[in-house]
This record gives sequence, C-alpha cells and structure tokens, in this order.
Amino acid sequence: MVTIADDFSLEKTVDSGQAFRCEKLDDKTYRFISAAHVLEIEERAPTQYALSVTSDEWVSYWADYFDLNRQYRPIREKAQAEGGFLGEAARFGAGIRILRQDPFEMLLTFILSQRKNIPAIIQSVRRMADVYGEPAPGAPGLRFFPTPKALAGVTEAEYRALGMGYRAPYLVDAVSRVLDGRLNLSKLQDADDATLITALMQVKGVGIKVANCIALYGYGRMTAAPVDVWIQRAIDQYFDGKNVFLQFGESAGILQQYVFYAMRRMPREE
DNA sequence: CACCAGGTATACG
DNA sequence: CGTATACATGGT
Repeated sequence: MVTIADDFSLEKTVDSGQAFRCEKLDDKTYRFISAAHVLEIEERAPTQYALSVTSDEWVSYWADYFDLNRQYRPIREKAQAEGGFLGEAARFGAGIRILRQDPFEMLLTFILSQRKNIPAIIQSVRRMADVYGEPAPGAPGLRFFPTPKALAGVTEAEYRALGMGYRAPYLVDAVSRVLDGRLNLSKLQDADDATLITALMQVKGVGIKVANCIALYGYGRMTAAPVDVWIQRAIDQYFDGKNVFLQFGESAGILQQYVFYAMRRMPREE
C-alpha cells in the first residue's frame, strides 16, 4: 500500500492520450505496461493505493513513471487562479500525471500515432507487442513492447503486413538508427531540449510534434508542449491564435496535457 | 459512405 | 523560405 497525496487520477491519466499500454480493469483498478514492467494498482481509499509490485519496484520504477517527485497541485492551482480556458482545463484535468515512459517505446509509438485516432493507435501498439514483444512473466497474454534488438531485421513489408501502413519505412529507419548508434537514446538524457528535439527529428517520420511527444513522455521534458490538431484547435478557439504553452517553462507540458484532455473530454459550447 | 484521425515528407512557388 | 498534397488504415 502506498499513499499518494498530490493530484493523482488513474482514470484521467489512462484516458489522457499519452500512453497506449494502460487499461482500466475495473472501477478502481488499472494496469500499466511500460518497457519490461507491469503494474496493477487499485485505489482503496482516497490517496491510498494497493500495488501488485514490491516496494522496491515501486520506488525504483513506478514512482518516477508517475512523476511523483513533482508537485502538480501548485501548478494546477496557479493555472486555475488565472482563469480562462486554461484555468477551466486545469480544473477539469486535475489528477492527470505526465507519465515518464520508455524513450524507444515512445519513439515508435508516436511514429505510429500520426494520422490515427487513439483507439487505432492502441491497436497498432498492441499488435507490435503481440508479434514482436516478450511475454510478461506472471501476466498471461501480456507482452512487453518490443526492444530494438527484437525488431532488428524486421522489414518494411512485415510492418505493412501488420497494418502499419505508410509508417512502415519510418519504423525501419528508427530501429536502424537506434541499433547502429546514430540515435543514442540514453545519451540524449543529458542533452538540452533543442539538441534532443533536433536529434529525434533526424529519424524519418519524426517531425516537430512527434519529437515533442517523445521529449515530454519519454524524457520527462516538461518544457515540451506538442501541438497536434486538438491543441491547435484550442489555440485557435481560446488563445487568440497564439501558442501560450511555451511561456510556462517547466509547467508547459503539464498544462498542455490538461488542455488536450479538456478539448477531448470537457463538455463545452462549440 | 464520406470524413477524419495526437503529422510528415516532398514538391512546388 | 512558406504552403499544398499524398499518404495506409481504421474509427465514427
């Protein structure tokens, strides 16, 4: 059992479009798969959560995954206090965490994501895991997202046969660059934001939006605020055509996520 | 059955 | 430089 006192909603986080390998199992229980880790977590009471993993595994992996060393409440309350659509979105999205996921998994997942709706992305990622991923020990039927090695030698034709469409050559290029070291995902942990984004965009199929998603969800760069169709719509409708997120520095990615969630889920006129 | 989906590469001007 | 268009496949 762990206590989580900060803003923390499993429901909203799972439904916030940043991770595609997490699932609501029942009213209070959720399952997350990330790299070679599986977690089931159940809300037993407000702030009280039961875990399927050891305390060590929680501390060494999942606490960082849920970004629990950062306080979201002050960020969210400050946004609410400023009002406007950003404030409403922050109130509505309270509890969303920015998940710190595996960089390689984010690279391929967000290459796959382009021009797909979220259910289709989930399906594509599951297919990748089902065909090329290792089975998760103790979790019948579940497979981890494939490693670079597991995808070595997979051809464009094979990706197309999996339903990956025109993204197939992008996947081949991404895997190839990671395997031969042209793209060193670990080393980029230490890079500044601009260097990271530029390095990621060398991969075919990785443009500015996907690069920002990888930076935010794979590297925990809260300065990154990916602009997709939903965020662009918010900018057009509520922010006078200006990208307001960039000015928020270390809170930009979090506020972006509130707005993304609000655009998709918050009842509003127009 | 149209239309769109957490975009990007490429070809233009 | 900025803008238009094709792109594979599945959801709504």
